[in-house]
Amino acid sequence: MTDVAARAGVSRQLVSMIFRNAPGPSPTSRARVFAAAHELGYSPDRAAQMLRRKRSAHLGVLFTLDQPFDLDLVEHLYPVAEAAGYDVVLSAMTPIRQERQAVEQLIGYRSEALILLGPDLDPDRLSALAKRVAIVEFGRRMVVDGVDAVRTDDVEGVRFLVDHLVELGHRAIVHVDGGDMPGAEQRRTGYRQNMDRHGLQEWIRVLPGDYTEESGASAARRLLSEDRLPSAIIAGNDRCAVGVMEIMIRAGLKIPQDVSIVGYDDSHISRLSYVDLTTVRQDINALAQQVIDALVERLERRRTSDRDIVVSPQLVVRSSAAPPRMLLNQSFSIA
Amino acid sequence: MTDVAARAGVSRQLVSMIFRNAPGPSPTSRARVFAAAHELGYSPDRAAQMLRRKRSAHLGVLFTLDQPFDLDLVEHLYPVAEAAGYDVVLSAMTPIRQERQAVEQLIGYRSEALILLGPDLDPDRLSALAKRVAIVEFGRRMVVDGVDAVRTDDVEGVRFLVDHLVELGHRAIVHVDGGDMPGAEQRRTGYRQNMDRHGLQEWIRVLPGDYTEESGASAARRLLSEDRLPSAIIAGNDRCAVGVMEIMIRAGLKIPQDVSIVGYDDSHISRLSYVDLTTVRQDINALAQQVIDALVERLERRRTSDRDIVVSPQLVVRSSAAPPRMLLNQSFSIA
DNA sequence: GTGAAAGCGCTAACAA
DNA sequence: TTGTTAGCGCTTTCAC
Repeated sequence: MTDVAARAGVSRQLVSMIFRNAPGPSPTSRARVFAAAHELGYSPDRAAQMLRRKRSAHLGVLFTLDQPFDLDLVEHLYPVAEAAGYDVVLSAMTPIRQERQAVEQLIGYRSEALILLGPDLDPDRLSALAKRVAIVEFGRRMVVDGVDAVRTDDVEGVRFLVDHLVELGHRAIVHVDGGDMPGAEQRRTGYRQNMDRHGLQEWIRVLPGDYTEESGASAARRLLSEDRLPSAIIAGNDRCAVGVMEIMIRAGLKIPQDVSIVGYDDSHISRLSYVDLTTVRQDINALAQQVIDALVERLERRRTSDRDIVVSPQLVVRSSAAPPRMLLNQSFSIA
Repeated sequence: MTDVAARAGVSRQLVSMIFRNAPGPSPTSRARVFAAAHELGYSPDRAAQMLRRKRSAHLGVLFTLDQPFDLDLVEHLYPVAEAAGYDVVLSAMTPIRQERQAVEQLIGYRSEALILLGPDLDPDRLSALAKRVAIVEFGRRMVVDGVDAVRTDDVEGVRFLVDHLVELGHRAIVHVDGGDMPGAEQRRTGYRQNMDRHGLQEWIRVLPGDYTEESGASAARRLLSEDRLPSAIIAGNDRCAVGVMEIMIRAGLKIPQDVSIVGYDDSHISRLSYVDLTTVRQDINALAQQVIDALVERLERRRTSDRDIVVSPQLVVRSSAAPPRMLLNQSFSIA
């Protein structure tokens, strides 16, 4: 920095002001300083800045590398965080790199807040952490003091799906759930409540799943092995829906003519031309914004009460659901 | 840190030594210091450490969120980097957050080296960067001074596939390529060379693709619209292979009885029970290790010559390829 | 706009 | 083992 100042023929602190674009410096000096910096390949040392400023302006994001939707959120977090004046630092949880190390890295960088996208944090550690940094859980809510939650209203999302299917004329609608994955409980509730509301309580049936293609495939095989096939299937998420769909297709069924299948997340895979899945889109921009807003409120406006922020999703109608054909008494074999 | 020292009844510098486990401190003091640190929720400030040590021991990883294989590599980079004494810092490139900002973040943290997993860096900027930090390109080689490359021997990988298919009796083998994606050129070369070697030059045919399911789907539709179907298809990667497969299946074909399809990457999707794709596995552990080794050589052993490190892959035989049925004169319509 | 001075939390070198 | 001292690169304050 001293070099840059020398080269630009100005003082060190002017360079400093210019780089964090503080008011004061004239356009002329700015230009000269930037030119000098560029020639010297200089950029401010974040570590030194953090140290001196006594704050990092860092938001730590803890995520896993296997949930596409989480990755999408990460993507959307960047611009929103930047607009609020924060830097996003990523730390991945992997099978061999557990939450503990990932959190330590984030804390070591003095992140002012943690955004947790992964599912597994035990409540005790979570509440201990919450004493040191602001925390937002994304996608689920564990009700721990000092922790906010931002998530989609999955009950509503599934209501859209149930309503849509019922309007198309379906009654035998089963749900392949997501076990204890984030949001899965809400989605189950949404399914049960709304089947109920439509007077379809007798048709309620939940098959176990876990948000993977393979779990969808298993559920589909099981359904195919039975005498009667439901006319519609609500999968816990898109990946699961694709698993269901592929097994059905390989069994010679046509989607949606023979069975309607709907998913959840509006992920990249649901948009593929040959999948074209009716699904529910989470409002990812709103979610990202809410995450950052919640954090800013805590950090800058000293909010201490906990918030549980729920964002409405939206039904995305594609071609994987249609009025049912009456094939409840037929049976099929697996390809 | 002063607080911890006070609480443990030792000196500040003892605490410092203990935290970076330098030799000297007795087990007793270690225990006391760690206990005190735990009670106070203390962990060393990385920024201050970096500042004082005059090195970050950081490896910056530039990656995109949409290539599953890159994400796998990230996962494997963590333990290897840690073993070598480095911390991994992640910076994602997204459609709205270009290479420039991502690189700036990494440089701002004083990363000693950059690991580039994404495809798009222009050579000029790359060579400018290479003057400031060590760089490893992963998955492709752009031949820029001061930049190492670590990648799979894709020519060999495709050779395995061609050999496998030829052994099964295939001759009409087409390739859906990856355009200008990383490794795509090598894979094309491997296809051409080895078709040649088997005397199958007349059967050589490359369809354009880009490593996405949709590009596989397009290629498959095109093939189905023609009079003759090839007996085997080598897709540029697994995603592409799945796109091809799904369209074929929807057209009423059986895999592998009617067409053999093979992929590349051995990604999660290729292992799904209903996909079960014959593919090529990149040796991800070896790749991660080579990336770190290359960097360590440059950083600690002052190597200045450039290295292009090529790792052998491995054929993974599953059930999507089988001996051909003679259906070259039939035609099919798309479902 | 400049210059001087202090200090963020830590590490390193040295002497005790 | 401990205390002392110095300083990493930056920001901040204050007087000019």
